[in-house]
Amino acid sequence: MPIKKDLTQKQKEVLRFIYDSIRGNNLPPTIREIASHFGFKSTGTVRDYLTALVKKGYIKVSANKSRAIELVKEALFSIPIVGQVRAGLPTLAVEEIEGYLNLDSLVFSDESTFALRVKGDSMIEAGIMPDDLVLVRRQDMAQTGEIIVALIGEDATVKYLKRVNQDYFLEPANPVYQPRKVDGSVSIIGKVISVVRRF
Amino acid sequence: MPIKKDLTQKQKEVLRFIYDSIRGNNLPPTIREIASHFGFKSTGTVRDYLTALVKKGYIKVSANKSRAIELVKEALFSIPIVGQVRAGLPTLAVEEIEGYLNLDSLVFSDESTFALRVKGDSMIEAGIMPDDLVLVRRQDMAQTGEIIVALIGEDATVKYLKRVNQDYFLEPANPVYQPRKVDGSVSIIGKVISVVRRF
DNA sequence: TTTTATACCACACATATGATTGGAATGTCA
DNA sequence: TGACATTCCAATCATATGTGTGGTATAAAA
Repeated sequence: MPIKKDLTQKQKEVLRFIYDSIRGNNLPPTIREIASHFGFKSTGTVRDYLTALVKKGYIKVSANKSRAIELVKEALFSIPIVGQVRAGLPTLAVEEIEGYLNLDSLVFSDESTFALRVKGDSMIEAGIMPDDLVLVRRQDMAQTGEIIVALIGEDATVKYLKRVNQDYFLEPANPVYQPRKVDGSVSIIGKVISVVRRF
Repeated sequence: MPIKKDLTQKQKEVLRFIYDSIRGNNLPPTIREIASHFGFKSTGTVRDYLTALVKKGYIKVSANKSRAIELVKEALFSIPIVGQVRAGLPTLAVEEIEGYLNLDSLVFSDESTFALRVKGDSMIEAGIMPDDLVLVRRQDMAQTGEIIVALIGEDATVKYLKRVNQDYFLEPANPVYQPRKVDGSVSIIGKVISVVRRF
């Protein structure tokens, strides 16, 4: 889910390594650690990459400080908060990203996880209120009884998945609304793994 | 859960600085950065602190790597999840800590913030379900309309704070329960700033 | 009393690490 | 074509940084 597309493939790999290093080791890499990971034989090569990444706005580096590589703001790998979901999934359009939720280790932010802001009160009896954020792990299958995110046409909806005989239904947690049968126009895009609300 | 030995006041300050450095700068400090922050004139002094913190289980350090100070999970500054709250607040007894919620930058986990597991359904219409975690910022005052955590005798309870004329009430979000007037037996211990639920 | 932990210092050493300079090959774009 | 970005290399330099040795002083614990 790249935000900006102006990185080369190799630059992406370097950025990814920096990201993994920070998330995995709790420590940004040194220039030589980057070099040895990619088999570069010169630190100058790494410097070229770092200056490119700085110039393109993905990282910041501080002079004369070891490991002083910082991921910039809403960089590549934080979880995007999407205000609405369109049929284009799993490719999230940039305009739909509402902000970024930095959950760090709460969620293992692999690229298949995102957060969705809930609209409407159809899940209110499940404790999911309008404007809550639901954390969604992208998957196209789900168990009955799980809370899922489904796409109906271009609209994303959060519902229980229920099975009756051979048929599946999207069931709201609000008696005001009716269940809807899962047919060809409905696709499951993920499972709700967490709810976060902030006051 | 491993029992950790007590830290001296100065050791706490050093640990706190390491923590702030990681959270604030996204980078653990070097030995000399620690030294200069505290005015230590020898790196040996810092090494003494680090070895003490390692031995007591608060940090890990890797040999021959710069800035390789790692906070051990469930360390001092993660947010404790308390299963119940007793009158002893704001000193949380260790036995009451149910686990640790690592929220990193979601919440600025100063020492006045903790998480409380909700029991009961008295706030169900506010979308706070049994077993949810509420993040609580410790404070003894609150505005009317805010969701607060109050202590009634030895029991912690999550309720709306409402004002009617001169009186304050703890008001549940569930018609099954009755509001309760705030009197001398009730003390406000914090304000709910977030709700987190995991499936 | 002896031992251990705490809390500092001075000084030196080895190396980890970030700059820097200069070059080369390749491809893109105006 | 020429300017420029990308992607590598070699080699060197300066210093940032972790480590080690050996102290002093105080207080608590065994």
